[in-house]
Amino acid sequence: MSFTIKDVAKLANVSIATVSRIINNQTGYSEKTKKKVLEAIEELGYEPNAVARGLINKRTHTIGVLFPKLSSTLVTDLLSGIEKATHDVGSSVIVCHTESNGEKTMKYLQLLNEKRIDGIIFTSAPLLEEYYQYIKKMNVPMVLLSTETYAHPVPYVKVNDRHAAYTATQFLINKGHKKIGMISGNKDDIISGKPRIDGYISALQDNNLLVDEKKIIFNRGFSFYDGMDSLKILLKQAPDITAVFAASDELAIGAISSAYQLGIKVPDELSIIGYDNLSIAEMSVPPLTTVAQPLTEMGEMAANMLFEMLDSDKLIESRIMPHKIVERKSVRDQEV
Amino acid sequence: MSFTIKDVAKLANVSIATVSRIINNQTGYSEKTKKKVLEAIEELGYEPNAVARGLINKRTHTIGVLFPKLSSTLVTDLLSGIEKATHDVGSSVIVCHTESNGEKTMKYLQLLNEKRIDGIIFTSAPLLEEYYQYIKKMNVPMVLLSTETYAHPVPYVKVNDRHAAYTATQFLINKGHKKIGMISGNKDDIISGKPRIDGYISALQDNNLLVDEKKIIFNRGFSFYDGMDSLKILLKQAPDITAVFAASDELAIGAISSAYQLGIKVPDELSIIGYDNLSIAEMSVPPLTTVAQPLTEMGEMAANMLFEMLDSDKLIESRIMPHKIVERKSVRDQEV
DNA sequence: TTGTAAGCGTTATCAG
DNA sequence: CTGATAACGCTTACAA
Repeated sequence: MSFTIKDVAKLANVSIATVSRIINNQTGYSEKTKKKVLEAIEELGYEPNAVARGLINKRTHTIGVLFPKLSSTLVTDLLSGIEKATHDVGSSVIVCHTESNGEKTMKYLQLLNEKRIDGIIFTSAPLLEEYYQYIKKMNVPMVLLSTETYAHPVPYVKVNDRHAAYTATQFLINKGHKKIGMISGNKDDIISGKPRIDGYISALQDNNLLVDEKKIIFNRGFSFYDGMDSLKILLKQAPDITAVFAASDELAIGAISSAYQLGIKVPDELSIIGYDNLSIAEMSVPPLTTVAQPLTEMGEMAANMLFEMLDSDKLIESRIMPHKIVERKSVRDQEV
Repeated sequence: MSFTIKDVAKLANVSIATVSRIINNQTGYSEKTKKKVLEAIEELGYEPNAVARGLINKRTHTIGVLFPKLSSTLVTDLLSGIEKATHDVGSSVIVCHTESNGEKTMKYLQLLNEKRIDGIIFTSAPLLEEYYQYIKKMNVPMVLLSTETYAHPVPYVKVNDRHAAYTATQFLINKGHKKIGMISGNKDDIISGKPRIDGYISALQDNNLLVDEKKIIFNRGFSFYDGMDSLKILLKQAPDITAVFAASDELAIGAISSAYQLGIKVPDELSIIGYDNLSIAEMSVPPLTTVAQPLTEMGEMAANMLFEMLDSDKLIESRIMPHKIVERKSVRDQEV
């Protein structure tokens, strides 16, 4: 039912080549024919077929974004930034939910390849060798978002997790806390697990505070439930702590919930600092003090980098985004 | 760098027609040539070009999903369901963030039209006449998700808002509450504003309880901040209430935050019930009792309906999804 | 069972 | 300034 460039050409009494020139803002036609053609386009309500264009131009103006999860506002914030930057340049984004599943991821990659998308943003998960090799073969640019790889020269945008964790811990120390526990993610997660633990430990050491294995809880993930369980265990192992650094906001809010159940007042009896600054951080009771990642900006940045690579295909530098403490009500001064 | 069907044909020493038949599982070739071709495909790592296929088949295996916001877990839950169902049939989803902006929406619709997507899911916002007309012209199926329209025969999937609100209010009444306030969304929002207010009022009336304008707060939206402000005003206007029904979880959690600031204990001094059952509901302190919408299932349902329409192009019925109360800790019995 | 060739809706390279 | 015409990578009659 859609009209084609042929219909326009016929109605305007010109060749399709001329119509093509006009809709692509090229040169080589008179004002008069331009007007004639534009009127024909208007009259028919013609809109060019991006599929046909994609076939010949080898550019689909579509990018693929891979997410391990589609469930927290971390994703929405990231996605929101990507979507904005992408739409601003007239492209669109296809979302792919991999569930951290290798097979699903490969299937998605194949789908994206068949669709001949222009580029890939790979978020929040380790870039396995298999993925890298496949994407390399696809021959499209890719940028890593909220993750990075040491094995290959792929540009990324993320905060420095180790540094951010250090900042969070130091913040607690500055408030007078000396016995500080940590609820961490997976210590085998080399991207966002280990570095945050390292940051915590470094801060302790730099302040001559004892590092105590009992004060660190290792989890599988970064979820609310992990946080709930963790606080209970932590309190059993190290009842004397006055503050805890949680490696994600969900973990932190889980801990707050646990504290509430246990009758422990936050921050009066226990201070808690989170990591991420999701929207839930300001909704919690008490509002969560946390180290903020500029998630939306990171998404925008990643998309913009991708488009830059697309246009110039020169190498591009990675970006370490700034983090900062957002102080709310879940941490209080600790008298010495 | 990608190989084409021609390369495969040449390597296998057959015509491209034969290759096409084989990769499309048609009939009309010997086992021997099939084997030969499959080997060639394997050797080259050939993957069909979906763009070229789309051009000729008039099917892009891509759908567009329009969201007014990309910021809450309501969206992620919906999206997650859509994504799953879509990927299960080998299609992909393009996300469009309209910001409830008419101009942006129209631009998106145009983009989707140029991309020749197969269908549209329109979520959580009123389907303006202008949108409807445009989509009608696009001549692709559409389904409404978490919204509906009275002006046109467009299938939708949503819960019955009025009924769900009634259920929530009745739940409060069953717990012994008689003075029940409501924090509502926009009363001019005919989809999810007005019906929830009506449901609340009906429940009151059916139980011979007084309906008092002062006990209802009208907001612009459904946000956390609206909820914070609302509770303060509500308490000023009607200090004797023992329970409140909030028209969204964010509203409810905003109210809980306000109560906390005001030194009012939830649920001991004030019971609060929400609406949506987002993931934040279980993370709040106290955990929020709320009426649940099966968001992920709704997303899946909408996508499946779309594909059904695509395959059969017969008319399809709308679905009223079931709601239910999820009882947690924010509502308590009220002694008479 | 197989191959040839005509499209699908564009863009781009030629001539004129 | 304008118009044929050959791609782009595929599917599908129609022949062989």
